[in-house]
Amino acid sequence: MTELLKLQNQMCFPVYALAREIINHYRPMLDELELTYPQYLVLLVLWEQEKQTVNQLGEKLMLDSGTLTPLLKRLEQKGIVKRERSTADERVVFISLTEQGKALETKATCIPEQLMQSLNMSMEDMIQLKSISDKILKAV
Amino acid sequence: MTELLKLQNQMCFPVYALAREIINHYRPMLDELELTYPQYLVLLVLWEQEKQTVNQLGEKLMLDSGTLTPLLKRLEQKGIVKRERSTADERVVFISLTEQGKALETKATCIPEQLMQSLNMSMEDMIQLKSISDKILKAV
DNA sequence: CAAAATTAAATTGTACACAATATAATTTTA
DNA sequence: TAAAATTATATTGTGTACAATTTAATTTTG
Repeated sequence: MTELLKLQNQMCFPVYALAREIINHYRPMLDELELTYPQYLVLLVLWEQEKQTVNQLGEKLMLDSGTLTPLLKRLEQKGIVKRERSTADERVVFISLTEQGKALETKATCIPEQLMQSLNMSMEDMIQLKSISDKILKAV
Repeated sequence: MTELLKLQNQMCFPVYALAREIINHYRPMLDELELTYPQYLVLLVLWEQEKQTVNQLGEKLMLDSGTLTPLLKRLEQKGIVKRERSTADERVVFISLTEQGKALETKATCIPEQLMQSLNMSMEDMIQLKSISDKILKAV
């Protein structure tokens, strides 16, 4: 058996499994807002800048229109975002927050702290995980 | 705007994005074997021990039967694994490698090395990423 | 300027993930 | 030992991901 093919020697597996595990920890908190984790990410980006194109959202979240279009339509259905085509360039669709979408931010403020408690990770580990994955993400 | 709700302050996002990015780097190599990344993970586990229950696979990969059952049926369709109910306990389904499934291991031997080249990461970063995510995964 | 190339979103199709539930078999317990 | 609880897998339904293609609009180029 080739040593490099053993599960415990895989580099991607713990990253993949950890991402899913953290998302599972988010679930009870996001359930209360009736949001999925990717929907929450879209809102994080919109709370920073309330009107953006699908393309801008996609670049920040590294997601394409095949993922975002249906996700954004679901957020629109819920009355959280508005979708409107640019008049200047009709290929472009602007996504903006509704009042309801803006109001959700208040309900979400406690989530980061709640998540840290739920994960029960040390601050050092948290910082190390974030900095190494940020660094690698930037490089690849 | 609450500082903790900014995308660049999220701890999970880079992990989630990096996992997807690494899987995208695997894609061209796995395409040649006509495997998806989760299917490849199942084979890694089976190459270590060629006959296991669905439950054992699920524990090692942190996946439930809702994910594994259809995935394993697809691998069975391709002639890579065999599925058979235990006679001792008819609730249990054993998954084992076919000759074709065993033969795939040879074709996969170069993948770990190819992936590292594709990612072009330093060995230190790779080791740091793996050790911190292994550590956190164990703890949560 | 008109044809060709590019761009932005949407659509289609396949394959995960996972919650919730169902089914059937085995263990536990009263 | 029969009913209750547990266990293993399967099924159903929703929501991503992403490749490939389509559509429509804009830019570039001959």
